[in-house]
Amino acid sequence: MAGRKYQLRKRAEGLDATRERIVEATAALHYEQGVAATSYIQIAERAGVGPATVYRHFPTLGLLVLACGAHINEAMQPPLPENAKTVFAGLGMRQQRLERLAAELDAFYERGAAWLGIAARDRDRVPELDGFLRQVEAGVEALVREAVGAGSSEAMIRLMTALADVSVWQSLKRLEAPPAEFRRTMAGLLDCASGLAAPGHANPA
Amino acid sequence: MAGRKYQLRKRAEGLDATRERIVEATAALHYEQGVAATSYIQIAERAGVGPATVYRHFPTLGLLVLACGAHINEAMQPPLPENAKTVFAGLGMRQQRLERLAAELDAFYERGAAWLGIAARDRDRVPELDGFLRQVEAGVEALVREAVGAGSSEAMIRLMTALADVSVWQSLKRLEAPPAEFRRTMAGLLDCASGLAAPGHANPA
DNA sequence: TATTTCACGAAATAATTCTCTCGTCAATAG
DNA sequence: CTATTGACGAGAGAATTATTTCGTGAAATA
Repeated sequence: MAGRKYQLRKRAEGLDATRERIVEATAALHYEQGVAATSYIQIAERAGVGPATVYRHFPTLGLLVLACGAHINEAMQPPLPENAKTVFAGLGMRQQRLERLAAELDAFYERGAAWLGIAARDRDRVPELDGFLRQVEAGVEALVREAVGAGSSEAMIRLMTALADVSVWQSLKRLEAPPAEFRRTMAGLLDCASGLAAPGHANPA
Repeated sequence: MAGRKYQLRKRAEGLDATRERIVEATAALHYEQGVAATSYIQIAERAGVGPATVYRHFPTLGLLVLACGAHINEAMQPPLPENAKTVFAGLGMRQQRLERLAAELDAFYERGAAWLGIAARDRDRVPELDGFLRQVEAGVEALVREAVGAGSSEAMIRLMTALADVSVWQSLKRLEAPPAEFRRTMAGLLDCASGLAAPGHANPA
C-alpha cells in the first residue's frame, strides 16, 4: 500500500501542456486587465481548466506571477548587468556610446514598456512584481554606467538613470516621432543630463 | 396626499455633513488603496454610515469620483489654462521664464503627484479619472506654451510638454536632490529640450 | 399637536470570489 | 489483466461584495 514508485512519463507531457495553458491565459488576462484585477476563475475559464487545477499548479498568486514573469522575460529580453559591457564593445567616443545607449533603451522599451506598465501598477501589492521591476531597473542602471564610463560622478549617473526610466520613455513616445528622430532626441537628453549633473560645468557642444 | 412642499432647512446641514464624511472617507481610502480597489462597504464603514446611505448620495462610482475630485482639486490647485499668462507676468527673458516654469511645475507636483498617480492607475477603468487627468495635462501644456511664447514650433512645445509630465517629475524626484538644485536641473532639461526640438531653429529671445 | 416627508441604517438578496474536497479516469506498475 | 497512482474538474462551502427594501425617527408642515 505504501510507496510504489510511480514515474510520470507520457503523463508529464499533458501535465506540462496544461501548465503552459494556464500561464498563457494568465499572461493574456494580466495584459488586458492588470494583475490585481484578474481572478483565478477567469484564468481557469480562459485556460479551459477547472479552478482547482490552477490552484494545484500555482497555490499562490506569487507563484503564478513568477511563472508568467519567466515567460515574459523571454519576450522582453531585458538588459542584464552582466551583458552591459558587450553592448558598448568597440565604441570609444562618448557621443557614440550615448547613441548606443539610447538605441538600446528604445529597443528594449519598445518590446517591454507595456508589460512594465502592467507590473508597475501593482508592484506595491504583489512583491514578485516589485522584485521583477527592480531587476529591470538594475539592468538599465548598469547600461547607463557602462555607457558613461567609470570616471563619472555618481550624481550624473543617477540623473541619467532617472531619464532612462521607462516612464520618461513612455512620455516621450506619445509624441510619435519617427524612430531615428526619437533616438536622437533621447541621446540628446542624456547628453544634456550628463552636463547638468556636474555643477560648474557648461553644456558641452 | 400628493405634493405638499417640503423644504430641508435644518436637515440640510446634517445631510451635507454626512455627504462630506463620505467624500472624505472615500478620498482617504482611494489614497491608501487606489480607486478600483476600494469598495462601497469600506467607504461606508470608515464614514460611519450604512452602505445604503453611500448609495443614496452617490449612486455610481463615477459620481463619487467626481465629488472626490472637486475636493482634491482644491488641495492640488492644478494649473489652469486661463491663469497661465499671469504666471509669467513681468518675466521677459527666456531663461527666467523657464525657471519660473520649472518652479511652478515642481510646486504643483509636490502638492499633487501622489493623487495624480492614484488617478493614473485606474484612468482606463474610470472615465471620470481620465477626464480629470486630461484637464491637468491641458493646464500643464498651457503653462509650457506660455513659457516659451507664441513663436515656438509645435514640435518644441510637445517635447517640452512631454518632459513636463508628472511621470518625468516623479522619476527625477527619486534622486532626492535639494529643492533649488532640483529646479535648476528641471529648467536645464527644459532648456535643452527646446534646443533639441528645433533643428536649425533659433529660439526667440 | 397631528401629520407628512425623507434621510438613515439594519438587514435581506443576489452575485462573485476564493479555496478545498472528492469521485473519476487515463497512465503506470506488477 | 489487475491494482495503484495522481492529475483533473465538478461542485460544495465560506467569505466578501454590490445593491435594494423597508421600518424608524426626527425635522418640517399645518
